[in-house]
Amino acid sequence: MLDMKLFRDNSEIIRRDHERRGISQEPINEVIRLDNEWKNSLHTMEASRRKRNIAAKEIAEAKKQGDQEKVNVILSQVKDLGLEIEQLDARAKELLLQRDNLRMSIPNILHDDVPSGDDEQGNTMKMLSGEKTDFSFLPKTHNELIESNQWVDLERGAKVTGSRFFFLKGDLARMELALQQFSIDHLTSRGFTLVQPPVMMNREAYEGVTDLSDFETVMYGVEPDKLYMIATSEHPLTAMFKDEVIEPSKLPIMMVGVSPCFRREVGAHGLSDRGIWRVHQFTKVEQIIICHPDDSWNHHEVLLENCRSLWDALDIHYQIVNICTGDMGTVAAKKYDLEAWLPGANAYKEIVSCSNCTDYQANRLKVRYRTPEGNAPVHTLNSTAVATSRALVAIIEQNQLEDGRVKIPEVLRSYMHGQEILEPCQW
RNA sequence: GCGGAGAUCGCAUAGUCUGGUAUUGCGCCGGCCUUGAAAGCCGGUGGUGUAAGCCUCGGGAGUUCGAAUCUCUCUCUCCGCGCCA
Repeated sequence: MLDMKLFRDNSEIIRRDHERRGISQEPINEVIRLDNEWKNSLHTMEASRRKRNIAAKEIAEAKKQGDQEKVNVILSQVKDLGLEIEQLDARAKELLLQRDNLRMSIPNILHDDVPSGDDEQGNTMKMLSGEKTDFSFLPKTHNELIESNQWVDLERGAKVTGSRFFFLKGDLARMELALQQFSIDHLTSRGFTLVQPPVMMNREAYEGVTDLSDFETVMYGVEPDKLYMIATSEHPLTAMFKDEVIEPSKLPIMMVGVSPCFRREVGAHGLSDRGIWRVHQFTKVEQIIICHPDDSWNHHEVLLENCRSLWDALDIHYQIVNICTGDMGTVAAKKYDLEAWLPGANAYKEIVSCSNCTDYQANRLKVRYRTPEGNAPVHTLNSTAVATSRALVAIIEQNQLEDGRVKIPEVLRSYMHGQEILEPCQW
């Protein structure tokens, strides 16, 4: 959510941003209109409250002096004031609610470096790392590999839970844990603190970190407790500091979160989503930084560098893309994706997303830091380190052998007792 | 799940019985003093608003001219009991 001051004093900044995104400016006008109306109605109400406060003081004074007659006179004057305030207050609250519901739908201000474009076609390539493996055979897709090795059981997942849920088995399940452990070690050695968050959140905290429409399309709800399964550990780890004022000396807060992630994936279908590329539950190791606004663009590059070194260590060929205006969501001001080369699919596909959300989440959550001039919102950043299901896809496609088995990346071998090859599961 | 005690400004604390508009300490900021720092002393230090003002004692509702204070309700924390990986 954008700061209301931006609408009042510098609305041209928001307008210019909407122009770049190619979206209607009408909601901006409406927010400003509702704000003015709210301020007016607030003033009227405050005037009435002031009357009441003055009367209350006069009554207290008169009682102290034992002047019961004066008390009665004042009482008769303010008889209807209570009802009046109540009505004015209700009106003001309604206007404020309308204003902020609309304000929440207005996206963050994009960074100047964000390229223009209508959709993912407009994303620009920032860098390339590694090379495509030169296979002496026709590389298989990941779903062929997980099936022939019996590493993933989607059918029984569907039986027990539903489609796109799965059992992960044998050596691939062991490598999944190795991947988690390796990426956590990689980040804790760079100053990040490991945090395991709750995997369910209440509605109020969740509204602080996500787009409202996500409640319909992304998150699972848990009835009757009115909780939501987290779609990523970014959500609890950012909401963790809701309503808090953080001492500047405590910044930056750098966390590596690990948790299962749950996504409804409403509307996602198609051949390219077969296998475990797009599933309802996966584990993710995530980087989170909460920092001073002056530092966030540096930290954004640090997050990307951490991903690059991690995926370089795994010896995966990938490209980094700078996400364009049309492909950007509501909360990020700038976003990089890391796309791994999938030889089976013959395409680069997203395995990491690295965003600077600037003060957009902090405003809604009221996460601030102390300054001599008052409290100001912090900046929040997040980046995938490893989303295990997609990481497994990239690794097994790039490291597959002609016999269908898979070479284990060297950095993971020490986490698997020196094992070098993923063997098929026997059932 | 049952019983009891609690939640007050960044932190800690007084006020709650008996309704009259939030106390004090720490931390932080500024000033004095100092070669500099510390200590000491003085002032400031919740939100919003240009301001007057309005709001703020876990959330919501109620009683009242007026609620941190009384009533109801919800949430959370602590203690004891029960159950339990």
